[in-house]
Amino acid sequence: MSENEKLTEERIFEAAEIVFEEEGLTGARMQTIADRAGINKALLHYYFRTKDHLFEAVFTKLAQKMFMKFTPIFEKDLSLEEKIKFFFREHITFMQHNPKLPGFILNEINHNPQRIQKLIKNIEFRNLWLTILDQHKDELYKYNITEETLPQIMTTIASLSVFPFAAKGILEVIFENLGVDFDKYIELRKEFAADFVIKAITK
Amino acid sequence: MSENEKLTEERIFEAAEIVFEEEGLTGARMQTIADRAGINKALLHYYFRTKDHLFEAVFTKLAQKMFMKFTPIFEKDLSLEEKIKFFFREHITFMQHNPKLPGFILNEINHNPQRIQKLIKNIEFRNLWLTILDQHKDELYKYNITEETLPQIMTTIASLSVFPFAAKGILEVIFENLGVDFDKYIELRKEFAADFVIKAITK
DNA sequence: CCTATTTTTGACCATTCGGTTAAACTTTAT
DNA sequence: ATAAAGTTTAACCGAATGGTCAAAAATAGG
Repeated sequence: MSENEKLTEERIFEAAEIVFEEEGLTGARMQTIADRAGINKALLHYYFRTKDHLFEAVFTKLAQKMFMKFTPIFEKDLSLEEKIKFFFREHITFMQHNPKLPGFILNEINHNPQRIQKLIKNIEFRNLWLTILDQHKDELYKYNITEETLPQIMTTIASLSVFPFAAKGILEVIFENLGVDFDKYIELRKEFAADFVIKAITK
Repeated sequence: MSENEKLTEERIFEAAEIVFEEEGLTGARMQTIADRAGINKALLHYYFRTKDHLFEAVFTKLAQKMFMKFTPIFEKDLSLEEKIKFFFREHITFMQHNPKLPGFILNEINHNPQRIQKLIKNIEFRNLWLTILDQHKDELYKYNITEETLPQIMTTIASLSVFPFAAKGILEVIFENLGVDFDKYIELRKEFAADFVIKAITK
């Protein structure tokens, strides 16, 4: 039954997403995934031949979820400031629902950079780059942003939204010491980060 | 011979640092560490009883190297702006020599937050916190920084310096696409990040 | 030089882990 | 109803892995 098959494959995939995200490629166990999906371990290998196949599938989906979803924001027809505000709001909200995703992706790429190579080429950062340079020519000039500082600003924007989640484990411990609530901090960050960047780039 | 013993234990430890930093706790193999140290695997267990013992020792040392070394900067007798400039210069230079350290630490803490708990309590972030609040009372007022936004600013500073290294794997691939050189980008970042922060917090 | 102690090794062990196989069970089509 | 095809399982396999052990080699002390 194709309905049932879809269900089983989907159950496996969802279980794999959770386990890989939590334990990483090397830490994850096929048995754990099978248990979580409520099936026999052999069935894992029936649907996804090897651990690497399964991981590849999961990783590709999660990475696309992370990258593909948010690069289009910068291609919209908005002012630079509006894009920045929009990005932080959407991106941080997304990570509130997927808090372990950033750490997982960063870690796996660091451990195996060539795996992502094709995937990232697909995302066409070059186009995004050119779009920004073209679409905001006058704004960039107004903000005194050169082609040399643009990478700095782009990575800065990424930093501000991703880092709190990539460092969630530490921050929660430190914050506890200071009486700061992580969730409130994150909620506040959506606006703070946008204002911070805009303030910094405004002459 | 205590001289020789020191040498062997040190060789093991250094090998372990490299392997753990590169492969993570779950990815690292005792055999790999033994090979790298040029000794028998049994000798590993003679000096450090279990993999967890060895990892604990390595992790504690590396984490202290990362945290302990730079929190004192904020206790020095400098203006806030000077501290910010000083921090970025020192911290980024340190990570240029230990580029894999940030990713390693973030990842291991996320995978096992309670391991770091005691370690982080030792660093006394609370003191650092109070020192800043006290020492820069007038400057904070001048910059319009409240007790609510201070966590945002502190984590922002950490973000800007740590993230490029935690995300090194991705950035190198993206940069290659754009004709940007990672090392030059990092060198530039020392000043850029400091200026960026100062610009953002200045009224 | 001889003995006691410490360091180092090779061989080995138990368990875990990714993966396979053959058979049972289900579904589909005729 | 029945055969063919697809799905699921229990049992099993070989390699890898963390860890142990007893004996050998090196070192230190008298």
